[in-house]
Amino acid sequence: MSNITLPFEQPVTSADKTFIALRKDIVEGNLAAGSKLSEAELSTKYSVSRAVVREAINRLESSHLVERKANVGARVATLTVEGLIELYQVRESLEGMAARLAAKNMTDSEINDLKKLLNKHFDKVKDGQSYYQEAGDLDFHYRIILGSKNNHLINMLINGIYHLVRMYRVQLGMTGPRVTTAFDEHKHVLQAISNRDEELAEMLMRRHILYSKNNIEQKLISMQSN
Amino acid sequence: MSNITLPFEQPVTSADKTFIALRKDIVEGNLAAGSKLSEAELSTKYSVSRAVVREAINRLESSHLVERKANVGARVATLTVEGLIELYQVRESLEGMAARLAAKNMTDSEINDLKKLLNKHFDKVKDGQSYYQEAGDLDFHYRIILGSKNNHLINMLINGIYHLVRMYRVQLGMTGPRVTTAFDEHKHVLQAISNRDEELAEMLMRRHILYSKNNIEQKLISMQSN
DNA sequence: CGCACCTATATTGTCTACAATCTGAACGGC
DNA sequence: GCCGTTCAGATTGTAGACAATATAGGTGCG
Repeated sequence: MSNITLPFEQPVTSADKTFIALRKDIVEGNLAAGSKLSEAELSTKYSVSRAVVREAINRLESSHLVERKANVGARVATLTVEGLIELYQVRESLEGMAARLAAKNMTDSEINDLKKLLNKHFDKVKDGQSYYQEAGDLDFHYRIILGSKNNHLINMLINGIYHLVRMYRVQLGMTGPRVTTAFDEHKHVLQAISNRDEELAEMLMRRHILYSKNNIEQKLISMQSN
Repeated sequence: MSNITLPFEQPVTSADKTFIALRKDIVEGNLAAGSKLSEAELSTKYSVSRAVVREAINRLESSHLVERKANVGARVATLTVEGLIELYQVRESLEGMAARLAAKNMTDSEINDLKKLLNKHFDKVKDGQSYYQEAGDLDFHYRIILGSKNNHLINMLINGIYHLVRMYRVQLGMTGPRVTTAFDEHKHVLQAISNRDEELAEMLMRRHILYSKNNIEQKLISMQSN
């Protein structure tokens, strides 16, 4: 799980590999949220020069995974309730648009493939495998994003916030009882896409993400009261 | 005009300054759309080392202003009809959300300031100064984006696509007859925000951007038929 | 005792040199 | 004559040294 190497991103340079390795370590928490990233330290750890590390860190900043201050250094992004809420608001708007465009632009065969994927998910949900919430949910959203056929949108979601979403999910452990209801919501979104109902597809996707946000928010609040 | 140095971005390092200088040259067309960016060439032109130029180019890539291929180099983004449409679809979704959040989060005094700004714009529109469409429109949208108080959203818009929008507008010369109707749309959006009607604010902003997109699209199509 | 200043150290920013890769043109085989 | 190969030039990628800046600790003054 969570070793998603995106289909079309093939590392070619040393900086690419370092970027992906660092990203993985950050998303999975091996590099703790909020901790400082020392260029010298990382360059020995990954056996590359500081120049390469610097380039990798710059890209991580573009992915919103680290924050950088001039002449001071870079820190891994911190995970906060406010940050999560802000992130999901952006998701709601962007992925809502993605669903709208997917309803317009996905081919019939792509839609059919996605239906098959959902059926496979259904089998696993039925068996009570919570695996779904991680890879399955991401996979579903991922396909709709690509289905939008809007390169700007795809780029902003995949390179921009997707991995930060994963970071929150991996480290705050978002699994659990929302699985079956989320599955139903996926089904309805896909139905709207299949009917080429752009407005409904957008609305259902936005609600789906909004519910997800509310669910997470609840969980965090109950955690804080411990 | 179009020399917008954003309020809170103060260049401190040499790479900052080079980034901003390059961005300006790209947005204003001094570096032609689609042209190749030679690191060596730019490093002599701006009197900095290649390392600094490389960092600046990386940031430009994050701003969607240049595209880079490994071991080949970077080119200035090309301006196409499809690209413009995709860009405005993203704008519609993000700025729509910004308007929604602004209706929720802007303070009364911020809203009043914005009303005053619109009145100043009105005076200029009345006098037939097309200046409005450039700086004025950007200023209005800019304030609403900040009014959302959502840092992710602000960052994605300001650092992400704002300058690419400007590039299309500067180089394709988007001024003209839409001025007064656009002004009315601004007024209505602000009214909804003032009424704290989140849903209406989002809807009106989305329509405003959609109209703008349609207007531009028409213009481009009529240009192509020449 | 507290505060400001100064200095030593560590870290980031920048530069230059070197290595790896791509591009294009000349050459030779088919 | 056409296509594949090879080699030279140019460009990008990487490395390591040097410069500039921030941080922390100590010292002296009020």
